[in-house]
Amino acid sequence: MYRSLLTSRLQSAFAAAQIEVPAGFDVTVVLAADTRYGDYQSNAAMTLAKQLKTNPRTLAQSVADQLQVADLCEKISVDGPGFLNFTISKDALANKLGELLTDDHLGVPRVELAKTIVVDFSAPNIAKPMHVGHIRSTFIGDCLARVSRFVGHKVITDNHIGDWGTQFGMILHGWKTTLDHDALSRDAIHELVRVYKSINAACATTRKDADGNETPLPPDIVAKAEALRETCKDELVRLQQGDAENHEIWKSCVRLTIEQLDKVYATLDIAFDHCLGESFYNEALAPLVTDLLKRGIATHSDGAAVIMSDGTKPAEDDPFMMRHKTTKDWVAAPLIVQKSDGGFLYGTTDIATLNHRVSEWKADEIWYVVGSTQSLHFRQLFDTALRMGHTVGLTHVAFGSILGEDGKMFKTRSGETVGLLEVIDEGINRARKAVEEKEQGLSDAEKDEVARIIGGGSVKYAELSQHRLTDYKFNWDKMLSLQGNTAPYLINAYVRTRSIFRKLDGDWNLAGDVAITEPAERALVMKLAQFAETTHDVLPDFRPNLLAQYLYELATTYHSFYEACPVLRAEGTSRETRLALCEATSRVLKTGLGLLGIKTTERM
RNA sequence: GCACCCAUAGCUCAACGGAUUAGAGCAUCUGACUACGGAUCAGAAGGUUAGAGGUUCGAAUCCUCUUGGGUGCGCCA
Repeated sequence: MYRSLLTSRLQSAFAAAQIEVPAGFDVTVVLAADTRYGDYQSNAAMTLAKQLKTNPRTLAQSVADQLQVADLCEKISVDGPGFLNFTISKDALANKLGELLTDDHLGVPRVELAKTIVVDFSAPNIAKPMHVGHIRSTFIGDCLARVSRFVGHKVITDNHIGDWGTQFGMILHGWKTTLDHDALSRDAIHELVRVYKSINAACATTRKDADGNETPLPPDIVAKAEALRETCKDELVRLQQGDAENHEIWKSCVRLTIEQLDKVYATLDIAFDHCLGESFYNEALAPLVTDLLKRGIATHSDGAAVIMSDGTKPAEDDPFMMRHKTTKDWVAAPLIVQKSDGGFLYGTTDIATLNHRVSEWKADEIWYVVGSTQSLHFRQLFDTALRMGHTVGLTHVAFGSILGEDGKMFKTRSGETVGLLEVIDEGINRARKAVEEKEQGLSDAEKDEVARIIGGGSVKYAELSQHRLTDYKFNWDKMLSLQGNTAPYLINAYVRTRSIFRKLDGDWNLAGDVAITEPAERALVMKLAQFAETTHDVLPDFRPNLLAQYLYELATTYHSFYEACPVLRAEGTSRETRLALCEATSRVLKTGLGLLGIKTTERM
């Protein structure tokens, strides 16, 4: 990978020029911002000159004089205030092209220190609608897992399903009173959601109007609702105490939901190594709280067991402290691990889960791909882990909310949210229509397969091409668009590469002579060469959109090359070179899209 | 009230402290249809990067303040 090669050469040149680089100062080479000056650039001389109080141009020149890059660059220059610019040579580019054709890993280096990384993502709740918000966690988490695995980490994916908790009081009662068994066998998730929603609505004591203002309902309805709540609570208590009937119902709910989820994940080409839901940790919760209390990490407060500030951090940085609303005094913001009625909460489960991942899986890192609304919870969880003596690296890979057309949050309670399944289905339907219009002589089964790839890919790409932290408004047309910067555009580039080889008569020598001459050819190799760098750029800040953007640029570069440089009509070395470029593009696109979790098709 | 996140073209989004023009897509307008697959390409137009200060040779990016929005803040997950 040019960037790291040039960086190490530059570091050597600094040493050879006897320029002392202060500790903590990074001499790096990056992709050129403006290709008129070169392919790569370094700003090290300018930044360092500031620290050393010397002339940046002179400094840059003395380093340039020591640079040993004849095998990579045809030109290095010092420009402007002290930029070092590198232009990759045609021979080096030809070598790179050869590497892309022979190396299964496409020149992407493996990490030096492979870690065991647990990626926690998706995490749907039983009987609660899997709304569009789950798209973000599912796709971002899956992509990060794929990229980490590709660069050599040991990755363990775990779907921490919400299969335990207070919602089961309502579900159990609903199962016994309003369940439609036919509907359940047709679409279990949908029916369980319906049951949950109807009971939940009947439990309401207030009504929300369009502005979000709550008004109390009439007393007779409130009385009924409160009685119903008691009933549901009783059902929950009986479940937690091991009542045989309720336990059976619960098991059915979990089984039916997971069976259906498996199909969804299969459609989306997403797989988990583990699916340990909250219920898996039930037995561990009571001993955990006892232990936390014994060690003084948790304390009793108002009848509950809570974790509070240990006073080791300044109040502003302490996740267990906040300002009081009116008095402005610093007051405790505890993490509750046991309710005053003895019940446990998701914070308790999360600690138990963390323990399990460290002790059983030997996790070096755990990544939680969860919405940014949970950021305080994770700060508290991570701080607790630290106090417990864990050294595992913990990251909350947060993402923004998906908003309604009105710019406000989708609310699960108030009902009509767009379901994840609907989005996927609609995406596949739209893709199917587009496939029909093309008439490429595909069979119905092939059209279905292509529609799944294009439709599913479009939804994934719409999500992954965005910065994870920004909120965005949900929009059917945008999510499912087939034009512009979308999955079909990228897949079409791939289809064009394959089409070339279908038309190719006779054998093609993979190791034939290549020579880069045309600007469009050069631009394409340069872009291909950057795959390695981009892949490694994804992980430090958990940014799949960098890879998505790269692949879009690669597709654009390929389409331009395709228009400018005839492949099959070319002759001799030119033809060999262009075929090699097509094959290399094909490989990088397929692999890169694969890292985003998007499949490719040879025809569409 | 306090904390965290956000504000870039009409709309939806990019941009690694760098180079007289801050990039894409959509929408709008011009071209390329004997096309190695047009789900394509070439081009035009569109911006005081919310506002004001500061650090720097250099700021959309870092710091401070202001404004506007989002989220969270004791027994839901």
